[in-house]
Amino acid sequence: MSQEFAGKGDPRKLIELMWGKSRAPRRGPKPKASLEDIVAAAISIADSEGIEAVSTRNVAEAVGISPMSFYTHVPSKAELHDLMLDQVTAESAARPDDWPTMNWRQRMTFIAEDAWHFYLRHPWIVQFQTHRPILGPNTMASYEVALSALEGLGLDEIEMDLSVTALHNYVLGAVRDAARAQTVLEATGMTDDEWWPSIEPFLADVDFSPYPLASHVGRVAGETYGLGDPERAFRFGLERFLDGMAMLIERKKQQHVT
Amino acid sequence: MSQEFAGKGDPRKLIELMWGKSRAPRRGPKPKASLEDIVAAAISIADSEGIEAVSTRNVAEAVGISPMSFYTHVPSKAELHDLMLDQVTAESAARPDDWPTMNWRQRMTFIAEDAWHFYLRHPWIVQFQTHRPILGPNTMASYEVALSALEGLGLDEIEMDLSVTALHNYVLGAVRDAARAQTVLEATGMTDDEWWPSIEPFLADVDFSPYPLASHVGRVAGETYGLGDPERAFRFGLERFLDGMAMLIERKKQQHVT
DNA sequence: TATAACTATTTACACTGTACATTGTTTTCA
DNA sequence: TGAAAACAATGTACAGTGTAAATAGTTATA
Repeated sequence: MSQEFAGKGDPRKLIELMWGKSRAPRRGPKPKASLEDIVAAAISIADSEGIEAVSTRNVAEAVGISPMSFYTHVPSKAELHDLMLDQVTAESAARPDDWPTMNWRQRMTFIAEDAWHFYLRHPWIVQFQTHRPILGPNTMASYEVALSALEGLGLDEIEMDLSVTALHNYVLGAVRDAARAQTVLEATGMTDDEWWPSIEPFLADVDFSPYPLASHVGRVAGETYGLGDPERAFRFGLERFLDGMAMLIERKKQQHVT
Repeated sequence: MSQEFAGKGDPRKLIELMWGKSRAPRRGPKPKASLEDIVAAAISIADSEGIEAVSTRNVAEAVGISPMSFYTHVPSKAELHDLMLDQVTAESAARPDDWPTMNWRQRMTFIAEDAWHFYLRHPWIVQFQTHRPILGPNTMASYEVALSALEGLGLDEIEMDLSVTALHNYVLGAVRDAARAQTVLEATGMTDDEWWPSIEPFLADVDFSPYPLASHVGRVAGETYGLGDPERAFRFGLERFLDGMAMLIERKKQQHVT
């Protein structure tokens, strides 16, 4: 079922693996597979078959080693997860070409949308827990890009960190339902809306009078976008958040003037 | 690792279970355990030992039936998860006493904080995926409460639905890191900040020059709240979102006047 | 050349979800 | 009253999981 963050893997070992220290061994046979191979194979399996298919045996087989040889390269499965996360984050570690011409709102919108699509490309990320903050090079680079969206606006360091974190948290929460719907669609070939009519009759004789607002709003929303439109909800909340950010930035600018 | 949303369990069966139809069987022996017992036992195990301890065997043992008897009551483990989710949501299905005296911002703040604490009480919720939207009675009641925070402000049904969804999504994303830190603390007795010094030396000779902003901001933030302060980040983002909501509500009011 | 250092493998164990076949219990109807 | 239907509970079994432990094989260094 789920995630082990137990006190097992030495966090220092993970740091070493992520930053590529502890390499170039002097003796012993040539490794049949590299760490990069293993992490890449795990990501590939997760993308195509889902995170539950990422077993130590499957990963080992994918890179052509025996099941237990996996542990020669990675301390445990928990560390594999962290390595997968940092590795895949490389996709969000670069600024787009027109970055210099964008204002802060365009930049934050870009970052949010980029993260949105990133999570939909790798929906398994949404569903696993790490044991410690990931301090890998790609995670760092991605944080750098996000911070640079807010440079020179008069925000202090704390406000910049909190803004970037809050934006990222929001996307993570909002993408969850989209990722779920997408994964289920891929697995079953059935969208949420296709499934709805088959259970509607069962709800027909439920008494909804205790939920007057919910049934009214739910009905109108249902006529507009069926069981839900995760992307629309995402964009709506993003605009509210950015409006709030604009207020903060404006306030800080006025403080700076006086 | 994670969740099965496969096309297995008949969704109609789940609806029946959640709304308490399909009860009062005419014949056969008295069940040794009720559905309520089973779901309650599963929630209790998840709360105290984590979601990974919620195995069909453990749940069966907790209610005093043999492993396979579990399947007499619940079609599969996926349905158990959905039932757990709706059941536990009963905690957020009531308005506080002073609700009538609160304005919309106080109400939304209450809902966000209530959800925040709810997730920290049941951190396992954050880490599992459902296969379909949960349409249970308690989920419905909780949605009703959230909507009633925005009644009579001039928002249309769609805006109300999107606002409630966005707020909920935000809390879900923001609580993730707090839940992780809490779970790791319980499992290992070590906070994120206690762990940090032990790996700091390993990062000492990493070249951080590619991340100038990140290392500067990270250093100031680190001096202020160590490796991170999830609750502070949550409150910061919440205020920004609510500021944005205030702008929307104000705009709608002015539209209504003209 | 011997040894240390390293990779890879085999075997094993306790655990998971659940398919399938069977037994036991209670109610209903002929 | 007895047979049948409906349901609950169980035992056995299988393919999968993470990983501990012991062992064998390979290479660079002393």
